[in-house]
Amino acid sequence: MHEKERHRIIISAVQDRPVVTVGDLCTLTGVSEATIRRDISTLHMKQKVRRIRGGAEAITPPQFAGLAGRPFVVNETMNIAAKQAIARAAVEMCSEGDSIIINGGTTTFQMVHPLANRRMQVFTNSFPIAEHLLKHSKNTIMLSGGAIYREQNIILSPFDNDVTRNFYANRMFMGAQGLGPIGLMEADPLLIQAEQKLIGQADELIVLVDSSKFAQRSSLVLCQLDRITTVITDEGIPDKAAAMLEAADVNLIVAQSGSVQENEVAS
Amino acid sequence: MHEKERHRIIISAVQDRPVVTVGDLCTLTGVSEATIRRDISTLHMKQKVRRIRGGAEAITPPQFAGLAGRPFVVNETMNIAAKQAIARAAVEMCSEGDSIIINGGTTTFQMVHPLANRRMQVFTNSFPIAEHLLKHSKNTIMLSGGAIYREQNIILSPFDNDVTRNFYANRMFMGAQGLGPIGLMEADPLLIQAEQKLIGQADELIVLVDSSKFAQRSSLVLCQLDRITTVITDEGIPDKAAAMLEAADVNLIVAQSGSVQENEVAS
DNA sequence: CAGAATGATTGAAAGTGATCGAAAATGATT
DNA sequence: AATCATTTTCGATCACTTTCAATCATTCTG
Repeated sequence: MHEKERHRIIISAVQDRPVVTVGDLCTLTGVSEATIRRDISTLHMKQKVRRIRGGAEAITPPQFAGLAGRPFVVNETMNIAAKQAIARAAVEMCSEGDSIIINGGTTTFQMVHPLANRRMQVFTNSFPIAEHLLKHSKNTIMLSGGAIYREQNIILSPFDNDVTRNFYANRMFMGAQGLGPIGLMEADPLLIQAEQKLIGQADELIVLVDSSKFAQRSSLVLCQLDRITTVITDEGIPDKAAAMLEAADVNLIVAQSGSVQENEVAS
Repeated sequence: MHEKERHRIIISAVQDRPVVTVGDLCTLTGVSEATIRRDISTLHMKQKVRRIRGGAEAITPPQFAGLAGRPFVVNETMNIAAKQAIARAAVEMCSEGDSIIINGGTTTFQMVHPLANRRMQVFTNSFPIAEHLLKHSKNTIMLSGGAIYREQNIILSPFDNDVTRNFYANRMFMGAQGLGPIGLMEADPLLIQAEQKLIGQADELIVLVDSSKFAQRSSLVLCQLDRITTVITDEGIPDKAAAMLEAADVNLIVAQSGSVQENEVAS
């Protein structure tokens, strides 16, 4: 990981949310706190980011009306470290040049950072993901057509005959509201619709869920377990859930989330 | 492996990835680090790559942050006042609730500002337009699907069966490279393709061109004059061009870009 | 054989990580 | 509300690693 590379990561990270902590950037880049502080210092000199206690913030004032979708923003503050670790593991599954599909969501959005150095073909129905990758990476971006739903932050077409059908990928990555023995669950009918369109357009279906999702239940079942190729989650996954996945013949990847200070959750 | 060959490899390598390390280039070329450093040095002298600690990076600005598309940005600085006046006139043609199509371009992009306080249905193939309207307006945004072309800043699908065919609007707004007796002209084949897909999806075709475009000629003719419903331009339009439009039965709107104008007072 | 290019070596320079005391923020007590 | 103690973060320093530049020996080419 080189200096310039870290700088790019830092700059792109502060644009996703109002502030990033030094610790966040450590896990994101894999370097020590001292180095991150030095980086923030130099970027502060270059007026690229603003240095604040505990981390850095975007140079643009809090007129952060952007990202069009409050629920997205509030959700994003939860379990950031775990989500980032999961997203990193997801990107590590891919090689340069791969074609992937990323379904919109707060967990999958975290994939944009590790994807910044890649050159892949990314198809997504998420406007923020497309926007970020367009501005901060050299990946080829393909977007599904349709109306932009502000609350869910996805693009969805009411028709079946859109480009989605013409795009096929190695892997599809998606989040979910819950994951239980019944299958993959989602709360929003709109999201169900969006995900239904994408499922089946890839060889493998990779589900990104932080461990809290194994306790969640929702009314809408998106698909059954056997439809899932791999689940990526964090260390907090209950043994019971792991056994359930094992029984359903689903690969399980547990992402190690580096320095996390949430020890109370496990016990 | 000859010097020139290595140089070619190095140059192409830095364009793929943000940074390449000396070690990367060693394995890529099979020569020693010393040689790679010498190569980077000479290429740095020739302004072909930028030398950084640990390797090299592309000569293009340190961070390709921003509107993701250089040509877009440089174009945007020209004739701003005229373009804004034209764009304002274009938006004034529309009523609340109208459905419109906006084809991507620097002139049509200016429509986003007057559109900010509207509530309309906007279909566009331009990522920047969608982004801006999404963040700064309450219009309903619909986007065409496909790959995002960074240079042209448009989204284009190679397939004919995308949502574009399912969207029909009152008016379609588009810019052009040139406008002459032969018809509407464009320079970029990709833009032609994008525009071809949208033309025919609206009752009226409104062309936004600043007056300099009447002098421009391009190799590719998009459509003939009689296909155009209305042309909006600025005061600089030559009499000859006005007569030409008159003869072709095209409505002509001349937007007043000066400080004195009748419509400005009302708003 | 001459000239140039390449590879290896080595001391210098720069970057990185860890440690420790100082400064700041947080919260608890009076 | 003010003060004190605890925790967190910061800045500086030092040791260690990586990278650089200069030099010299070797190889390749004509």
